[in-house]
Amino acid sequence: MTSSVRQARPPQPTLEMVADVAGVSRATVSRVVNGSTRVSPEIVVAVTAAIDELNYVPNRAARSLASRQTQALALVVPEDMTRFFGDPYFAAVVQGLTRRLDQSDFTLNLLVASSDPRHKTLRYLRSGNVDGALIISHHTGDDFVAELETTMPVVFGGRPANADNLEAYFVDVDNAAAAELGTQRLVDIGRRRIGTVTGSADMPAGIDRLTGFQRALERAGIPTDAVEHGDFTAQGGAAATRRLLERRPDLDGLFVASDLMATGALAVLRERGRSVPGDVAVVGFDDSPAATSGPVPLTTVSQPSEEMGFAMADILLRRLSGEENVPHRTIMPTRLVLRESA
Amino acid sequence: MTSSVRQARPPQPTLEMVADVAGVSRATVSRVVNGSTRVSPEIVVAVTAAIDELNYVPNRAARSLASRQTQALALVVPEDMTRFFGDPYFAAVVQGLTRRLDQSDFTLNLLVASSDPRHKTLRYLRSGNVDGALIISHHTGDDFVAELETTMPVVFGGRPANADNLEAYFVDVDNAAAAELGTQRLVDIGRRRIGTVTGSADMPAGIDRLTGFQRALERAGIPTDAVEHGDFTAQGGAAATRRLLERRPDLDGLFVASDLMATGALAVLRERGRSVPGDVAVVGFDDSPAATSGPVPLTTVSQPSEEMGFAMADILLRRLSGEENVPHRTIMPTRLVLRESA
DNA sequence: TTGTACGCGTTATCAG
DNA sequence: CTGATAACGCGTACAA
Repeated sequence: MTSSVRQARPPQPTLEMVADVAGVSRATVSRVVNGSTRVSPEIVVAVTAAIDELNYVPNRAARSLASRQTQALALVVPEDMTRFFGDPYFAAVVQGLTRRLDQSDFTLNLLVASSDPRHKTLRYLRSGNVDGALIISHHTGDDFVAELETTMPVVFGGRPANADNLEAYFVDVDNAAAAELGTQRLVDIGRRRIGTVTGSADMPAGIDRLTGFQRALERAGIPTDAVEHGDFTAQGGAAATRRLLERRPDLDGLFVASDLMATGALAVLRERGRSVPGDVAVVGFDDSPAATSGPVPLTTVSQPSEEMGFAMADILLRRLSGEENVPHRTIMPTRLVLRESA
Repeated sequence: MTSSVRQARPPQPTLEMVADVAGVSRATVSRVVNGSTRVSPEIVVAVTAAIDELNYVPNRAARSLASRQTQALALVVPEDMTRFFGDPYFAAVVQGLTRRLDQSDFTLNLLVASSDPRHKTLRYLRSGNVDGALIISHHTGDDFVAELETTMPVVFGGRPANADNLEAYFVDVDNAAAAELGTQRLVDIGRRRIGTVTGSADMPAGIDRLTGFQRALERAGIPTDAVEHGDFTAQGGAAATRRLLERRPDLDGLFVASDLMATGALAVLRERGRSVPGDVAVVGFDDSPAATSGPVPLTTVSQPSEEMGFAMADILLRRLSGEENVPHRTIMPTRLVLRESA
């Protein structure tokens, strides 16, 4: 007889088994499990004892099927694994998410979308695995989210890329204003040949930070053409910085749209023999651990990434609980953190 | 009337609806959905058309309830978020896992255990959410996994900490031999005042690598007392290196039990004005991106982290499919990668 | 307050 | 090859 691995395992106790042990009906056990007040104290005690004795844990599939809820959320990241793990920004957001979720009964399912093909992700989400979705790092091309929104409540981290999406819920900072603030610092300390390494051109955060950069320079009457595109990775930041130095050997100020990219920029400046901030002053963005991990602590525009994660989860949970008037857009404050690079 | 958010959404199509449209029974639709061969071609076509028309996706909860399988695995990481995201080693393992899982219908649920209290994790696991679990970064104190193993198939990344656990399935390298190899390099290039920054003392990987270090030095007749404990973080590596330099100002060789810790060590050596490899030769462990991200490329003991993730998933999947004779221990090869630091 | 009974969407076992 | 029909474990009106 070839007994399968599965069959060899002891069966999990069920509601019914608990009911038998406690000498009540399934319905009553269900009530105490779900904390209904309408049950007599003695019975609560008896049932609780039975639950402990059998080491009972409710079966999620059954509960989900009956209640039409899963008590689970998905975090969708349309990036490859490497970028997700490589940028401390994501770590902070996830930390915030879990901090909020830990106060609830919800669990988090991580879907790094490029690892499984898009449609597999979508399939998973549409199979009723989760009650709602959190989406971060949204690119212009990621229109699969549009379909998602018709299926379940969604909250974005960062304004979604679809311009027409007025109904969307999202948590963000004013990226343009924040970038303007960071760039202004370079102007304020007397730099006049200022360039920027942008974020991804297909992401609102990348686009808006460039806009802010331009606004600051225009106001100061400085040319805004020293622009090279990065992709929010350290390598991308390094490559963009090289191109920039090629075109503008006299660069004396640099605004980089993320701290991670700034670490790449710093490495290139060092290898080219430019001192920071002596020859080139550098301002980053995020205030992530990457800002202080390198040889020269980064002056940077701080955004509350961890709080933003918390807020995202909070908003989704509130929508799920049926709360009305949940705000569509939540804009968090930013500030300039002065360290040594500018 | 206060209609809840949920009710406002269009209901997902069900097997039954598909059956109606296709003019067949639920059972038949179920068969084509699950790829049964015992269905006539015409009917397959009709049903497939109906599925597309309704945009049908099977409900996981129902399927799981009926089949007693979830098609989902859990990756349990008994660490805090920061360490998980901070070490490229984990990224590589996850990458390997997902690469294997993408070939299957299984999905991955990430559980970073310290974010939700242990028992919440265990509850989740025991609620029948997953068919099996993958556990990495297992510490001596994490005995909750013992209970897990009685509930479902488990595969460890790295030999589990419980010495008595002979039944366990795991994927690992020969950490002692690998560390010996790395330390031997320092001996081979003529270093004689060699120290080490160890990994966590409550993890087999940390302990075994220290053993290997000691073996190499004993064979060479070199004292083995220049040992400081790290915790597999960059900060921990830096702190341990400081303590080591304090005690052994004449240090000329350093074996660090992970590349991430080595980046911390390198930073301290630089700040202390010691050149690498001139004054102090350094050998790391992992061959993760951290090895090449710093100013001086690290000579390191390479372990196939990504392949190990792949193997973990593969073994678990094979056990789940009922395959007999799946090997309990899978030991992957390591090799020394020579770069500039030693 | 407690129990009965039905339904949730699928799979799987039988007949036919 | 196809179709009833009984589970799967739980929530919840409804009745008692």
